[in-house]
Amino acid sequence: VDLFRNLMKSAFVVERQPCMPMHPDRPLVIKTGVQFTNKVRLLVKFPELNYQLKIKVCIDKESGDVAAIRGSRKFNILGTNTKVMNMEESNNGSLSAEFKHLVTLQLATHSLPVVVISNICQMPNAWASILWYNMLTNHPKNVNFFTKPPVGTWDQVAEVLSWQFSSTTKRGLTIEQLTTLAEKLLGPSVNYSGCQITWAKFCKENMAGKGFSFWVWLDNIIDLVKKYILALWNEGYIMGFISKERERAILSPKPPGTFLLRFSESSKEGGITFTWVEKDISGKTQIQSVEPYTKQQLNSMSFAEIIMGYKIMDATNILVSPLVYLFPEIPKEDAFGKYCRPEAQPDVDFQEPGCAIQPYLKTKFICVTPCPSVFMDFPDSELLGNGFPGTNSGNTSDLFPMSPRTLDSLMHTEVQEANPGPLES
Amino acid sequence: VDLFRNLMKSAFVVERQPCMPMHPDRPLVIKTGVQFTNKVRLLVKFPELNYQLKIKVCIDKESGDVAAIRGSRKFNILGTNTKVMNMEESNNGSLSAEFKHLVTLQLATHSLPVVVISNICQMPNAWASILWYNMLTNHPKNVNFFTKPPVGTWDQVAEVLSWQFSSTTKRGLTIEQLTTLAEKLLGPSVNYSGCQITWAKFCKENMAGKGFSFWVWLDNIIDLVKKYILALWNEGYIMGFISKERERAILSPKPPGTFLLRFSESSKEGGITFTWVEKDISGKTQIQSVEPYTKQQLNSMSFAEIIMGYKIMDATNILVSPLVYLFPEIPKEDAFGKYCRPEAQPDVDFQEPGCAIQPYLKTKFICVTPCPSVFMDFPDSELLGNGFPGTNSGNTSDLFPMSPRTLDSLMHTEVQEANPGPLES
DNA sequence: ACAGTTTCCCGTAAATGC
DNA sequence: TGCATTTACGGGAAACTG
Repeated sequence: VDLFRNLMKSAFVVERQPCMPMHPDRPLVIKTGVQFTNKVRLLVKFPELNYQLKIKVCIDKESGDVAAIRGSRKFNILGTNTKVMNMEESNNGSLSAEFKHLVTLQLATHSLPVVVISNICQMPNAWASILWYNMLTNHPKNVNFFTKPPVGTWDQVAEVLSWQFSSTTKRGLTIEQLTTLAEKLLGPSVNYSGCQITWAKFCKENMAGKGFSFWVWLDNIIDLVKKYILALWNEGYIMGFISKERERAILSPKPPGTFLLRFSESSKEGGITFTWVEKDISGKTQIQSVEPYTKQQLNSMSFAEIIMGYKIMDATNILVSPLVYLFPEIPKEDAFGKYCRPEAQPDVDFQEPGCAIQPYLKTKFICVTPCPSVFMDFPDSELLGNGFPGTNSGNTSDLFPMSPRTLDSLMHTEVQEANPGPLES
Repeated sequence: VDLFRNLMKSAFVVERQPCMPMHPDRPLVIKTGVQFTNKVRLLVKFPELNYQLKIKVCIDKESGDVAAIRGSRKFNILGTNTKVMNMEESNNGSLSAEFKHLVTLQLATHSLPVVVISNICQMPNAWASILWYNMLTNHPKNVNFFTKPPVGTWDQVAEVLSWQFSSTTKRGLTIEQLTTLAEKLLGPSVNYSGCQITWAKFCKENMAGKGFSFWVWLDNIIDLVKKYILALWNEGYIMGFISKERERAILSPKPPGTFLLRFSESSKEGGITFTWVEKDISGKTQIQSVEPYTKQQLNSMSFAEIIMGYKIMDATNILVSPLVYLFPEIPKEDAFGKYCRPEAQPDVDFQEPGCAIQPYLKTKFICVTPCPSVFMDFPDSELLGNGFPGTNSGNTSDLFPMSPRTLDSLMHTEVQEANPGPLES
């Protein structure tokens, strides 16, 4: 028996395949009440043992250690916990031996660490744990890792962060984007290589002046990218991580109407905004951003359509678009036009002149800013004549002169797009 | 023992209270996997029996009958199925008797029929069954009711339909609304009283030319009302059920800008639209509706805000609102203004002239129709100069003259609301 | 093939635990 | 008391089933 046991131990190679999980992008995170599959494979084939090897599944086998940790919890696998391994029969006329009661073998294989969550809202933190663990240790089951988690270097963290994008989209993070993230974690510096980042800084502590950690903020942006703006991200249209100072520096020398896309730094839930250059009445260069769009808003309208349709609505209900060129100089139609649904055409068939019943008029939502900054003399939006009551603050005026921009746009009989000032072709 | 049993039977009154369900508006519908409570109450108090009466719960007790029905299913109650009744102790010095082993009593109480569903999407049909059953029988457990469901009269159905609104909102259905619904079920007629409606007509068969039944259509509208436009419904602002012919008849004599709110007849999911009067270039009265708004769209913007902000966008990017008076003659601001969130004011604090960092510009969605019907000569929306590529149909022109309406609205230096033609004060 | 029915499970909200 | 964690369940989608 001992001879046989040794034979088996040296002959078999056990390979545990990564579990086919609930969340394909986030294996190793298991949610209570949700099914997952896991596969154990023998790399050596013994036809004689077909249907003779029984696998028994259990969770937290070594919970003697785990139980010592405060607040640890016992999990159970529902359903049957044993299966017989079935190899494909190979009917070559080999000798066969039948084992009725096979000797129990202790063949072990280890997964990377697994995190159990009870609600999907715990996924960001669970995944952060997986990342930090695998970034800093090869130990297969160091249950005490997070009782005193080691620090990582910026170089390690940067690689992991970029991989979060490159593994689920067609594009990782550029040096510029990573430098912006480094500054968020470590403050201003010229070289972040070798700088140390603690687990607390990465995932536990809230960022200065914010109600959420660095990782929660970033992971919500990853989610935003994957679910709402994947195509634009893959195209490289989203600069995304750029400080407001650098944004100003690169936009200021550009012609008015040049804009870039940037993630919100203040929103926990993941937001995206655009920032553009314009010239105000006095000819001074202004940098403007809109309040970031959230997932909620992007549900009803794609970001490409928002960009294409965004208008500033002046006092006389005239719309002009301040967005012309995606930085550095891509006409916005070239970049975003192909991601906009073509507009529904009016149903001309029914519009017979003599027909009494009109068809439904098609509508669309557009995103507008009622109060352009060039009217800073009149910051009260009630002046805009949008007809909305209830926002009256008392100092309204019924007389409102046309702005230079409005007059300018009225000069265009060629109405492709009413642009502010200097950019008409 | 028999004497005691008889005493008990005559002394106790068992009252089954309606179950406190998963869906408060829809009791008697039970969903698998979801908890519910049910209460059995004794109307006569015997302090001596306190904590002596044991209740045993079961489902489908008489499943001998049920099992005979094709496709019937067995359900189980999870968790404990027995409870001891506890009455509040009354410590008046009464005589007491202790019964160690109480005689089993067959005290029965019946609920109205119960429908079990496995997904909430089955709720509309489940509730329809409850309604039809209770409308037409008092039998507490006629398991075969739906093998040959009896017909109802329009009078019965009308009462039930109105009750669906009055029991969950502050307003039932008017005679006019009910007449519109009768016409959908029974076709045109002058008097629907006494007309017969089959269960199939009510809930099983699709309506003519539609992919859904009468009840599914109506129940989605009830859901729309409750979740999205409850306040407007309670105010009586929603005419809702009105035929397009009658709509035309009542709107035509009204001044341009008069509008009413009507449910979509073509959308399964529940939709609402507005219809208004306007005069076209030739002075002819036109009746216009927008494509109905769905729950999806109302998620991002309330219907009141859509109504207040709705604009027609002409070729020169000028916006005008065709909606002025809610039928018969309520100014729209009076009706809907109070249901619009006040607009966020620009964050003036940060707008110091010397400050380099501008605040975010506030944005809002507005709902527009790019191609007004008065421009029927130019049905191609590409002509609108909205700058959207990709909808080019080949016959575009770069020259587009200003419309009379546009010129008219430009004349208003008093810009409260640019209205079409005859209604400015 | 297909329509009625059930299962699966995310994501919001509420409840519970610590 | 406040935060962390779990439970509850609607609703969209996929899977199942007769």
